[in-house]
Amino acid sequence: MNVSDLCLGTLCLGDASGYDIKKLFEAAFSHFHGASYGSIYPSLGKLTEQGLIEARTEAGIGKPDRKLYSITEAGEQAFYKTLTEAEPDEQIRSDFLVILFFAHMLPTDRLQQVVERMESHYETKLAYLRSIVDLESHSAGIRLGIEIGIAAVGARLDTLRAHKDQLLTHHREAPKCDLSSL
Amino acid sequence: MNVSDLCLGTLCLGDASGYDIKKLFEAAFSHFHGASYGSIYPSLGKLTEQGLIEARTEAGIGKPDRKLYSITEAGEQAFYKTLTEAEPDEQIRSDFLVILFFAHMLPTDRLQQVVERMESHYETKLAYLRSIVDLESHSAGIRLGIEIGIAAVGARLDTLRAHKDQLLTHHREAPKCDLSSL
DNA sequence: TCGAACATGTAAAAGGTTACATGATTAC
DNA sequence: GTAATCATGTAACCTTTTACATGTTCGA
Repeated sequence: MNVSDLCLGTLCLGDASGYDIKKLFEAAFSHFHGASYGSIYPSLGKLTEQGLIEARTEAGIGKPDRKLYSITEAGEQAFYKTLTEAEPDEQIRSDFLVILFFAHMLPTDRLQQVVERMESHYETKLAYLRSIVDLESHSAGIRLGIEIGIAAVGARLDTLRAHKDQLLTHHREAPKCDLSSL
Repeated sequence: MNVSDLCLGTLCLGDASGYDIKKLFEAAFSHFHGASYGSIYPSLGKLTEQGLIEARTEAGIGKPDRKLYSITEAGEQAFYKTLTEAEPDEQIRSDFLVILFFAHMLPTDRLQQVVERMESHYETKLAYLRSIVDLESHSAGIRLGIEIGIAAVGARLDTLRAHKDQLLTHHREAPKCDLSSL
């Protein structure tokens, strides 16, 4: 699954412009997939070439003109195929956990900064997910996705808070590689 | 943070070959970062060029010869810099949640298959993390990283299990786009 | 008039995966 | 002899990010 697939999926939900798709990505997918304009616009171009979507220009009323994309029948078929044939997997890339892994090499100040930054990152994410989970418009699948997100972020945050002080106290006392003098 | 940084970090823990590093990635980092030989070997080449690591060939006793890499002082410095200057963030890319998002487009059989595959995926991950969390050799940071992983995967699994049956029952009854006939 | 939001794109570079290519050694 | 594990690497391809480039419309 890539940005192209996600664009196709988004257009299965209704017509949209590249700009709309970016907003929807942020609002709906951001907790499990990212995408920038630099990947969305080229994807829309390729999908149009492939006949999976169609574009028309809509005059903007009090706004710039925009290109509205619609999915074609071939596009719906293609997305259905992706959805049924994709092997569901999950990847996490966490710089935070990398830094934590090498915590023994860091000064305590930096470790504290990292832990606190991550705490507030999780708090923000959690608050956002909680704010959207109860919208009536969600299908059961979408709601479950958000609930899984809430549970996972909440668990991370709880674990971090539960061990934070002990980690920092121990860290202050423990001997470590003094790399700052290099 | 990229594979190159992770290689550098790994070599801060001790000398290793490309093959060793791949094994360590699987054992220690796999729950928050991936890496294949196709990215590890080129990284080691570039790091050597940059003088951040050094290679020597070790004769294999009952095994093929291997290239053992050691970190240099410049390499330690560079990794320390990365560690102190990197902004900790976290990205998730979950095909599973994408499929769940579009669950209404799928036949119930497929949805059930996806949910069950994900359940067993989480179970495997959880069992693995639980098997390594109590090793004495872990530093406090490494252990906290594993505990955060356990908490997050456990929470995902619990939420999935709690809602699974309801999701599938509702799904069977709900009207959906019949795309299979396209 | 100036900033914010709306709106669309391109190009270079980075980063990574997959498949390919090769070969040693051990245990069955 | 053959499968598994150890071991190193390359090349083509894919995807995505970042930075750039441009322009509209509205409200303060």
